[in-house]
Amino acid sequence: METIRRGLEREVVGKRVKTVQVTGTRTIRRQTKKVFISKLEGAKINGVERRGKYLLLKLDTGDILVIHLRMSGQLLRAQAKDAVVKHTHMVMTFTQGGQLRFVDPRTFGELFVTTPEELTSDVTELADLGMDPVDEPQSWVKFREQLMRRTTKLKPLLMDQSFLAGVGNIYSDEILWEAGLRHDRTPQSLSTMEVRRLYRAIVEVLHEAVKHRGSTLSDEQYVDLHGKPGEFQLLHQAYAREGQACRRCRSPIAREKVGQRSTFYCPNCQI
DNA sequence: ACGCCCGCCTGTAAGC
DNA sequence: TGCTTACAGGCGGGCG
Repeated sequence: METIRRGLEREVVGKRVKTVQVTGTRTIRRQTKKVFISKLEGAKINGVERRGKYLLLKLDTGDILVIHLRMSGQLLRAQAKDAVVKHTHMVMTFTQGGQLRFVDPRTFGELFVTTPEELTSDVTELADLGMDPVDEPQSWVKFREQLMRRTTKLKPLLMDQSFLAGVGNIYSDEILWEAGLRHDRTPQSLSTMEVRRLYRAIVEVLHEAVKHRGSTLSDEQYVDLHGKPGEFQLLHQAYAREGQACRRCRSPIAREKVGQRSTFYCPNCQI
């Protein structure tokens, strides 16, 4: 999401929306298409913010265009003459020319326009978002404090947006590998050194992931604004490496279901 | 209040 | 080959 936010900053900030086309019924579901379109057409995009996995496009009308890609959503920069691919649900055309398109095969993603005042009541998740290590790394003392207040096992905790903003299934596994910790450890079982390793792993893994423009898996669902895949998957140590040698201890990486999510870890050196 | 688990969808790959 | 099944990066809501 951070890679896409940076792309939007370059590509759409400063542009004015000329027309908006919405097709399909699920992508715009909090308001009518008509209201959605009328709040966008004529507005200028003044800035792009990311909060966790949400993108917020600030409009010069004072409104905010909220975008969440969920599992399969893509935002793509396009020209009007470009072929419209299947599952394109929204096309925004700018007065300066060029388009921003929203493509989403599984239709879990959504877009809506709201106001700064209503934002957190519309998206309660945003009202209680945890620390964002990409945005501003928190102090280690505060991290330890918040960690010790939780009783959830490490993997679901890392994926809990109210604890850590922006981390999902891939990066929770990568962070735990980096920290040398098992997914089912509890915060209370960690030594001071282990807490410090976890903290460092969170900051490092996310920093590296952003530096390499995110992780694109074999299904190629995540791509940047230009349809270009990320490169962090080449540096994955655990995720999708089942059976392959751990790069730290050469043991085969294991795969397990944890809370319906595929979880990859080294059974030897993650303790 | 919390943790767990399902449902939302379509596409793809594995398995028979 | 063709059909069926499992699974996929996230979240909200209903359940116990």
